[in-house]
Amino acid sequence: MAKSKNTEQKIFDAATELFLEKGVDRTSVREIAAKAGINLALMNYYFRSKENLFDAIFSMLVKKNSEELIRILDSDLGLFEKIRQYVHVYIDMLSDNPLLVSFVMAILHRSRERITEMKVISSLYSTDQFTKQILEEGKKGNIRRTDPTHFFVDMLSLIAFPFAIRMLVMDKNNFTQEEFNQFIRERKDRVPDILIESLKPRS
Amino acid sequence: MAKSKNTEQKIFDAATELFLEKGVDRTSVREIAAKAGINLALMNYYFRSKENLFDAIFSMLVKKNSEELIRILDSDLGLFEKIRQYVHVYIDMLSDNPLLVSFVMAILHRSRERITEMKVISSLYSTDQFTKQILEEGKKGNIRRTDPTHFFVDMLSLIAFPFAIRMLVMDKNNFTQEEFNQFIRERKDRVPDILIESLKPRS
DNA sequence: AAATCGTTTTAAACAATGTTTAAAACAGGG
DNA sequence: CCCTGTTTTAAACATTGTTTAAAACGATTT
Repeated sequence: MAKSKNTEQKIFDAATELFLEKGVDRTSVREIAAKAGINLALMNYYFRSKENLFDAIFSMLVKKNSEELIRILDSDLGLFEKIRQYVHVYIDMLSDNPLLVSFVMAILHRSRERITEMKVISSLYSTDQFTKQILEEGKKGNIRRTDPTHFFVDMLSLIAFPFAIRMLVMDKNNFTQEEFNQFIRERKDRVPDILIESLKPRS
Repeated sequence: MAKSKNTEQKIFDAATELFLEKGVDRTSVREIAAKAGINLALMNYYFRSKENLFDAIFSMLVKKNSEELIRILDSDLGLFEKIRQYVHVYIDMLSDNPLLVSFVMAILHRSRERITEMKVISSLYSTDQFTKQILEEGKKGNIRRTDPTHFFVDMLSLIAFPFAIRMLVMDKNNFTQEEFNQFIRERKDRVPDILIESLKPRS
């Protein structure tokens, strides 16, 4: 067990860098091996497959980023403030990690096959506390009675989809990268406003 | 030029069927050739590459489906009614063509490379008339003053993203396929409600 | 110190992919 | 009937992820 941890780490690091830089599909295992300075077969020796290697890296990335989101959902903040914070932090997170967006896209793209990774993403959304909160506030009449699943899907959609169609938005509006960033920043207030408005009791 | 149109069509049809059935990435050109009953090289003779073949098929599919959407956006319906119809038709379209969803996912996934297909999608959104309408209604005070780009992105997000995360939603809520379909159906009224609510002047 | 045993590394090959080549088959017009 | 351009074919190519079987290594036992 001399250099074992060492090589495994070298593969992991090289792959992470390349995956993030060029995307999973456009990175070959030979490239990874070259960058890590190791033999090709070692990749399959330590990780059973490229897919497996991706899983490991992805899990690591998600875990690193998801803690704060989960903490917010489980906190005892008021519903509206919770929504504001969640959206804010989530959009910041996706802004800071473009790679994360493209990873998730890759997974969603083949969602039927990528069940393992799907579970990892799924673990990001422990919505029990949040669900309860929505139901209770609805019962109390503080907000409109709302299906928590629908609401959560609405929230995720408004947060994440704009990143997925970034190229489309930029092309359509002749945005520079910086203008797109600004566009996204504006959504940090806009999205919570829409969501909260949809919860307010009818006038 | 004897059987030329014939073979080209045979390739096109076989590929369409396979792409829709198993997805683009999981369909090999040899499979297409076999199904079409033609020689492997003919695929590259008529279409320059697999990518190109995909483009041709995708453009065809989009054109077939997008007419109605464009017609609605350009119509002189009232804003709220226009939103309702657009969302309704769009969600129906995505429900009826799961393949279309997975195609778009594939394209968005590699949006940096797939510029051709991006343009095809982009052509789907001739929002000039719709943009003008939002600005005018805002000026008149009938609705809140709203950035049309943001609003259109909101609308697309709420319509399309749930399809992208279908597996996640099903897994999280233990939905059957039919229950998911029902969930989507519910959104045909829900999504316009949210959007319209977000436009209504503050109370 | 030498031998043994499990772990790590290596070079080579494998099967499957998309793509290209160079020649053959074909069709129609001079 | 031959010539010319189009269509088709079989074979090969380069690149992918993965596997194999042997070599190198390291520590433990004899």
